[in-house]
Amino acid sequence: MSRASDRAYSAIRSMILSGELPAGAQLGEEALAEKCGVSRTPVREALRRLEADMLVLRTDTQRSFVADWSLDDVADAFDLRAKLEGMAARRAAERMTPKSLERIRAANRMLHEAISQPQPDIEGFLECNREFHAAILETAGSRRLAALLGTLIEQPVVWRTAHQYSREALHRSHGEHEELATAFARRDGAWAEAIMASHILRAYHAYADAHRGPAAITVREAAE
Amino acid sequence: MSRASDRAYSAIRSMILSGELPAGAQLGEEALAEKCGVSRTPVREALRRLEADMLVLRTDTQRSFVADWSLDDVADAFDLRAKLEGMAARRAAERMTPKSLERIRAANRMLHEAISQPQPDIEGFLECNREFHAAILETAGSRRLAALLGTLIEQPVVWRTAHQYSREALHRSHGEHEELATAFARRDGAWAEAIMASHILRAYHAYADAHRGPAAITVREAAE
DNA sequence: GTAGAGAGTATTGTATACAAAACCCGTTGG
DNA sequence: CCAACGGGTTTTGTATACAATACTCTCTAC
Repeated sequence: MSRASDRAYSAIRSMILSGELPAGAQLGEEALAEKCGVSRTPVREALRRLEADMLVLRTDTQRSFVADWSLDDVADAFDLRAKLEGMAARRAAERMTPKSLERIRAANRMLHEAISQPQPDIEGFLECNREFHAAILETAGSRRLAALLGTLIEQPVVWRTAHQYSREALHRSHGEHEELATAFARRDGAWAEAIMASHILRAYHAYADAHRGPAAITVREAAE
Repeated sequence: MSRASDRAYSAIRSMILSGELPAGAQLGEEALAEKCGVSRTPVREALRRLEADMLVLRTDTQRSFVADWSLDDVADAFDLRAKLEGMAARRAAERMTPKSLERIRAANRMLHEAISQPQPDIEGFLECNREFHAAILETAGSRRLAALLGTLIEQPVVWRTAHQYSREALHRSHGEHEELATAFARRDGAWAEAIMASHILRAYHAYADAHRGPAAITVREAAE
């Protein structure tokens, strides 16, 4: 993190995630360089990385812009994430060790603490949630799967909606994590995969409900 | 493709795919720059892209090496590719248009021509195969899925084993493609997904059979 | 004989200058 | 009114110099 290009990457990324750089904004290399206090060289490198993350879009003439996320794009990303994290959960269940299981359970215990306080600690929740999923991904033991998921996990979307979660939603997450831990303990890959997929897709619908008109919600509820 | 960094990317990539740069070889920026006839700047950019493709590995101290592929890594990659191309096939089936279907069928007709000659045209086969899968991916209409698959499709592995395919194996590929086209015509997403997954996994086993001792083959066959 | 220190070498990281390409905008001709 | 054309401006691409870091190999101390 001490390299200038890493600083530029983090700085630009958090400007995008926080909304300081809104969707569609042009990302001039010179301007960013000045903002980050580095030269254009590391900024260029950071932009390429962000492009790979799909947070930045480049036109056919090499201009960079903050990517905008339509509801379809978000649905897409969650759909993929559900499939891939499902695969990770299955693999993790098949490869589970006592040590990994304990790490996963410890993360969820800390998560429970964070959300059980009078005023839920959302940052703590996010951190524990990240650690929980990271532990699973590591246990899955596929560098390639980890790389693919890397571009899907920290989306602007999740970032900004976590703070709207109700206490009930936070506790439901905790409960699903507990169920996952049980599936892991039993080494039941199919179960773990199914729980994980539903866990991710529930998060998607929480997002979608908050970001589209109530009409769609009605349709969805009617279909259930 | 006229930009120096693109030339460097292609040049280095094909040196890796062809085996001219063997697995584990160190990739010094200066040496590559000289080989490609450009300066270090575009070479650096190319290396970062190849790193994202997982063709190049970097140590914790920023040295780059040609990634080596264990059989497990390859199995991993094919497994992921089967899942993701399966998803693409399902989505494509759901979104199929007459125009897309015709493009897909045309690609497979050309593929059939290429392999039906007295001396099968392997390069032609590869090109038609690429176009066939590209057409499906485009019809699937998910930029993100396309991006994820991008890092999985052109592996050193596939590249170097296609030339060993028997005439029968080539025709089996053509037949599976035909079956896919039928599933697309019926808009049967589940069928398309299943065919595609088995199509990819068959290719994996063709590779694995060629690259490990015959003992494993016996085990595999005994299990069938 | 081995571990550690240190000088010297090789390699990567960053800044900057200049070249090339794209963009903006006013103009002109149909 | 619109499309095509230039010229000035902005933005990106590449080369290069220098700084910082990592590596190598020898020498020394134990």
